[in-house]
Amino acid sequence: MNTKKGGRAQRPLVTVDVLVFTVAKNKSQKQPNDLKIALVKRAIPPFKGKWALPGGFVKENEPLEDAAKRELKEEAGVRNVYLEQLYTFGNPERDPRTRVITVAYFALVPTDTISLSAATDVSEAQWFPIKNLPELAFDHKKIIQTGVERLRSKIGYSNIAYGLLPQKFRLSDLQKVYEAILGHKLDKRNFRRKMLSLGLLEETGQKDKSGPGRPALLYRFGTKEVVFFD
Amino acid sequence: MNTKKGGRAQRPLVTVDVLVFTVAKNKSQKQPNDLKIALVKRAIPPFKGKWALPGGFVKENEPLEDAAKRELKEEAGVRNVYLEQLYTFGNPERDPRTRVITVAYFALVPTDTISLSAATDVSEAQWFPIKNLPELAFDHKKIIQTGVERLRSKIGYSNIAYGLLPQKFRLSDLQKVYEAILGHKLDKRNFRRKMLSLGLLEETGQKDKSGPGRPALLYRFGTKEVVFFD
DNA sequence: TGAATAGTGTCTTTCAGACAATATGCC
DNA sequence: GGCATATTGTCTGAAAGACACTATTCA
Repeated sequence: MNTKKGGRAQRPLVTVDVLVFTVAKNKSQKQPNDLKIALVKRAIPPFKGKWALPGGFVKENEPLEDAAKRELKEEAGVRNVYLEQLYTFGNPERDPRTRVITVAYFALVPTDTISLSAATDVSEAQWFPIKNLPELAFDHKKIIQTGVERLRSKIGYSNIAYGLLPQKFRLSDLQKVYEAILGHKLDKRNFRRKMLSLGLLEETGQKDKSGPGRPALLYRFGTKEVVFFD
Repeated sequence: MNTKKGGRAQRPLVTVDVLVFTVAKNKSQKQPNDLKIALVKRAIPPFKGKWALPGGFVKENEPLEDAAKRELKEEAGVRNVYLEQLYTFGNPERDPRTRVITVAYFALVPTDTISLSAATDVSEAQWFPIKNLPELAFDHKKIIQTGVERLRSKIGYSNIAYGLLPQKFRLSDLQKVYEAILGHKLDKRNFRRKMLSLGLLEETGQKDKSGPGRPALLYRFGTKEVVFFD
């Protein structure tokens, strides 16, 4: 940062947009779980009636990450979830009204989190499967693409999947999260061998007897710090 | 992005800062090559006399990446080099004067590129080894840390090393680049086996006879698109 | 022929990928 | 016993890591 050149100091608008991901359980259907993202319906122009990422302006003296956390709470009703900065989108034409630079964050919320509509103060908020997105406002389609790529990549060499699961979970739940994000099936034995060998999981000693069939051992992540492996 | 909430629309200053990395040849000394970064000496307050990343304000209607390219040309005298967005730093206290959000980019320039002092219009610009940085203005130390981490990580699973080498180079040059970035020695045989097995290198058919000892075959990268492996 | 750098092969271990049968709990 | 899900082991091929000697050029 340097004040001695670059012409007039422009003051663009700066927003944060948050990609809130979850993996839905789809209890009712027999279908595999889906990676979903939370979107809100725009009540005003431009793009009135189109769906968009939850987001808003960064306030004076507000750190960027705090702004993202505020949007998460206000628009998705969640807090204390995994959050990381994704990318900054600043194309001058991305908002038809004026120059708006947006810092995109992505968040992971567990499946068992309270439902969107109940928790948010936004008129309409809804989960959409990544594979079936509605028409989106601004450049939000591209932002979501970027976020999905980051998530797909990062789940392969880190433990951030903890952000998508409840405290205690079955190994089959963990596998379903991976399959939903990667978009393909995984071999059960190889998956379990790999996950257990990483040393990031702890047995809780408890069993889950809620479903049919043999009860599964419940595991937890030993740490909620982000750990990279490979 | 959402205009219906978030209080007054603040208009912070937005800058780009560029981390220009190179690996210096250090021909004279027997020492291993160093990863270096280009810094400029600040001529005005705040932090007058301290070293800082080259950077400047984003102009009206200027895409962020164009702003980074402009700074690269103006302050480091290079163009057509590898450039990627790194991270956005927006802590309200990072500039003592006013709210300034900076989008950091990092660039890789080949060792044989024209020297900084000759090419730049900045009063003082200089290469500093990452291991021996001067006192830095603003939060630039943290920004550089973030950039070095990204570079260390990314060189392990991509071909971006092409950005640090001339068109034709010896495999030992490539190895030195890896060693400088990773900060430790690599086994020559394993390194060459791995690099050649990736299929990203082509023989030029030429040999380098400039140094002492047996002449080395010269290679080039088959593509300058970013390729990920592993 | 000595100095300097380039170039090469094998062994071992680890990890990924393919693959199917047995165990447990509930009705 | 039948159903549904959980849990477990082996083989094979690929890649990583450790390790040392020969080849080429020039002074």
